[in-house]
Amino acid sequence: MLDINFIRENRKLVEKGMKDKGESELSVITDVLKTDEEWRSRLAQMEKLRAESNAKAKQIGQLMGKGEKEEAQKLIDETTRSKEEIKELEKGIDELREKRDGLLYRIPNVPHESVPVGSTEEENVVHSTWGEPSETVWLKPHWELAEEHKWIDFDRGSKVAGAGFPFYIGPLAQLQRALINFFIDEAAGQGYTELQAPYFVNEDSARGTGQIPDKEDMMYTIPRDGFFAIPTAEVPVTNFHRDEIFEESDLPVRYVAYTPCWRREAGSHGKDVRGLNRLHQFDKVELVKIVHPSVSFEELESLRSYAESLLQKLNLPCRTLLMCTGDMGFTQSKKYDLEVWSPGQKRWLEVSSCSNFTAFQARRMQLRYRDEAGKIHMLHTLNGSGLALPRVVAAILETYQMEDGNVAVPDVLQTYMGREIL
RNA sequence: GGAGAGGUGGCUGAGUGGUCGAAAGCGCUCCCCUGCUAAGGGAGUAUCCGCCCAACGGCGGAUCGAGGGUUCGAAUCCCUCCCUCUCCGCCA
Repeated sequence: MLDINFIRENRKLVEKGMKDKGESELSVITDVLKTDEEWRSRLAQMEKLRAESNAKAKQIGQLMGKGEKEEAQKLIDETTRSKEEIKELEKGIDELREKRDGLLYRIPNVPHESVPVGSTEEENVVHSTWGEPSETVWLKPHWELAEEHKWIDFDRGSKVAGAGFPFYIGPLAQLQRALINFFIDEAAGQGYTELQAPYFVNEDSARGTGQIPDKEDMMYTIPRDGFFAIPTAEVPVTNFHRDEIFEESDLPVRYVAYTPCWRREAGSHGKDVRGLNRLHQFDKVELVKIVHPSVSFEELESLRSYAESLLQKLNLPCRTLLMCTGDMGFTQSKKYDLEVWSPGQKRWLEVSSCSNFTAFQARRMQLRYRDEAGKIHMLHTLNGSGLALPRVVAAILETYQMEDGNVAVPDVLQTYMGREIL
């Protein structure tokens, strides 16, 4: 969420941000400011009454201590009267604050000035391209290869769980495990601390990273126990430090975590979601950074280039898009998408998304740091996939397939796999 | 799952209805004194919100796991929930 004082002082900027992100209900800004104003004035009123009543309670205590019961009784009679008044005010104030916060949750993060303004994915900007996307005609899509070799079993997955929950078999299961290890080892080499995180989170955590109230339909829930199945490791890992105050010298903090991810993906069907293109459960190695606000955009660039280096080491042609305002999420200030070339499908597949959330998540989570003067400020959070497995697997199968029907193992994975051919 | 104990500031830990946001110790910061196995003294040291201030800071409100209740007044009494620890049971 944004800071109410920031909105007060930067109303124009917030309005422009909403417009650029394609949010139409700009009246929410007027509403939130008005509600806040009212809350403020009633709060002042109530606090004044409280201060008076506290002072009297103190006096009563002193009088009782001295045994002056009659004097005390006089004051007790006075306080009893203002009690109801305070209670009434309090109730109204709580409601106003809840209303204001509810409105605040509906205002998206402000896009960074370097983000191109646009409303559709057509307006995303290609930031860079690496390698030669192959147009070779005979290359098969990964689902055909997987079927021929019996590497993935979608049907049994459907029987056991449902559509979008495949089994990976033999060499392909091994390939995934190799990729996970490769990704984590690479990140650890870059100074990221490895974290194993819970796969279910509670409501506070889902709110902390912005899945609630914005995107709750994306998550599987376990209502009986109040859990949400994580749609990404971003949720548990970013919430790891929720409600904490860092010393400036402890920054930055970087984590890498492998987890499965569950997404309901309601309404996704058709050929774009064939094979491994879109699943309800998939594996992902996630990177999370908690940084000083002054360096968060530099940290985004290093996060992006690190994620790119993974695809390059796997020798997979890829490109990076800078997302335009309209194609960016509610919570991001700036976002890059990494896409890998799928030569069997002749299309780009998103395998990573690297974002700077500035203080948007930190404010929800009360994730802060203390500066040298002892003042407390919000931190900035970032995250990026490094990387999401299924589409990388798809790209590997398609890119490394040979004319005899076999698939080669990428060089960097050969030590993990112990062989050169799948 | 059963029984018991407990959750207080960065940490340890006192506090069972009143002048307590909270003793004491540790840690940390600053200052003073001293100057060779070192130590001593003093001051400060939670967070959130509102208002005032250029700023340092000041005033007020809230917070002793969370929420509700009793009371003029709650860390302290009552209720509900969460969490931790110990023992038993069960179990990968």
